[in-house]
Amino acid sequence: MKTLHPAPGVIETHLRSLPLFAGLPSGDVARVAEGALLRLYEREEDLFREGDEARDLFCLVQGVARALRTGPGGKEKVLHLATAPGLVGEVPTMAGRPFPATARCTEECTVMVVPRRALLDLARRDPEILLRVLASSLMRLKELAGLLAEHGERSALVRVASYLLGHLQQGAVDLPAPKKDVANLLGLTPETFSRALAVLRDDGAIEVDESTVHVLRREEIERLLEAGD
Amino acid sequence: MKTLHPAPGVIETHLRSLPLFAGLPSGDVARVAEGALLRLYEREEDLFREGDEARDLFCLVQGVARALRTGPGGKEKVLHLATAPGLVGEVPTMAGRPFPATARCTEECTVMVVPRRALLDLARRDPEILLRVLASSLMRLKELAGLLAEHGERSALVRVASYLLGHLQQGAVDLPAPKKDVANLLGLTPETFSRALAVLRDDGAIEVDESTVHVLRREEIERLLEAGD
DNA sequence: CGCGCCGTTGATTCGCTTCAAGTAAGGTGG
DNA sequence: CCACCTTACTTGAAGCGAATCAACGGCGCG
Repeated sequence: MKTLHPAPGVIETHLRSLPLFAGLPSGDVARVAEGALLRLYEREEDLFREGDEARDLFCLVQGVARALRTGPGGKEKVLHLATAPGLVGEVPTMAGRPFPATARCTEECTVMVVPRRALLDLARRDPEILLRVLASSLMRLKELAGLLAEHGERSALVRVASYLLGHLQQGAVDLPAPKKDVANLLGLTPETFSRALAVLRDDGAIEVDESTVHVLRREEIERLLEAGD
Repeated sequence: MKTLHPAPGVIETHLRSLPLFAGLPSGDVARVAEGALLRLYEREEDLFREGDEARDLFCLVQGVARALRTGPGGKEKVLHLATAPGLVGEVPTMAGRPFPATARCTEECTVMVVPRRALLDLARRDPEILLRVLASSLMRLKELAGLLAEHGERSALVRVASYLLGHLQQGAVDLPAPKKDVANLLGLTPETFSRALAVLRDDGAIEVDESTVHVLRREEIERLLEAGD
């Protein structure tokens, strides 16, 4: 982990690009920016660990990180894939509670670190911020609920198909992390994930190129979802 | 669903028993109580459904409800078992978003219904309330994350053992809902759950009496958790 | 180059689901 | 009060699907 010293104004620019701080008076943003740092994290380095006290808000400026829980056997379960630009751990930071999961960089990440204190000051002036954090917490809840519901009652193939349709943009899906991590997020082993993609590929429904999945025949995939429930 | 008309003061008493409203000025509680109703819901009746707009806060005064998601196949996945006294759907209500899941009564339930408007008024006067809701949201996140992590990498027997130890009180666990719902919460079929309990029973580790599980040999169960990871 | 990680594919195993009976308790209506 | 239904739970038998074990090719990197 390395601390960067960007030109003045860079931090403010990054802050403004986040929905959480959008539409705030410039004075407020400046005050938050004062205490903020810019850091560079290496691959597989942790932003924080499950159980750590939440002292800072982490804003992912560049790179990808995953939220995970580690079982006693050392195996990790991916709960979320966070991509830039976005926040990581904003809920526990605001609530002043320990992090419920570990955040680990999947690749080299540029991260803005905002001290909790600055956030609390901001919230005192404008409680609206709390509502926004609450809303993002709700989104996360919904996401986890969706994962949980899918894990039980859907086959591997259907889960993969569902993921692809849910992340489809302009005819393709860009996997935000190595396939093994996406597989883990879906509750699958890398082998099973690979096989599922192979089936779709052999059906002519998709085409896989590195971390990009081109969807050739969307109907094919949709048909799977209807049938497989 | 039937609306009750309790003696004045009853609603305030129920409100005060909730951590969310504890320590509030009596004037504030009275104001919240003004708009609140007391309702009786039947078995299997819904408090709200996934996707509904959150207009009210539901306070479970008596009974048990479950939060669930329904897959297109009609199968339901239990995400949470809520017991009285407690809140249901407080996060989406505060955030003003649609409910991410359905809340369905497992048995007859007495529920206090507080209009969202009253909560927002309260929050404007005392933003601390928002932090409390945020904290409860975080607990729910942690809970779901825990479920999700266990579903993949632990066997049925270990999951049941883990649940028992986690809910142990005075040497016994009182299952808050029919076994089939507890099974579903753990991501198991009723059959598998029943079998797991049977194994523990035959090992002499537990004794099952209706909805109460007496833990006779705690070490036995702990040993399972260490070995089974 | 040689080592390690990622991804793919194949063969095997095993735990859970599914299907099928059967018991028991509770509620309803004749 | 009893016949009948529904629902919850338990146990047995069978089949399947994903995990596991294993081998291999590709690629980045020291």
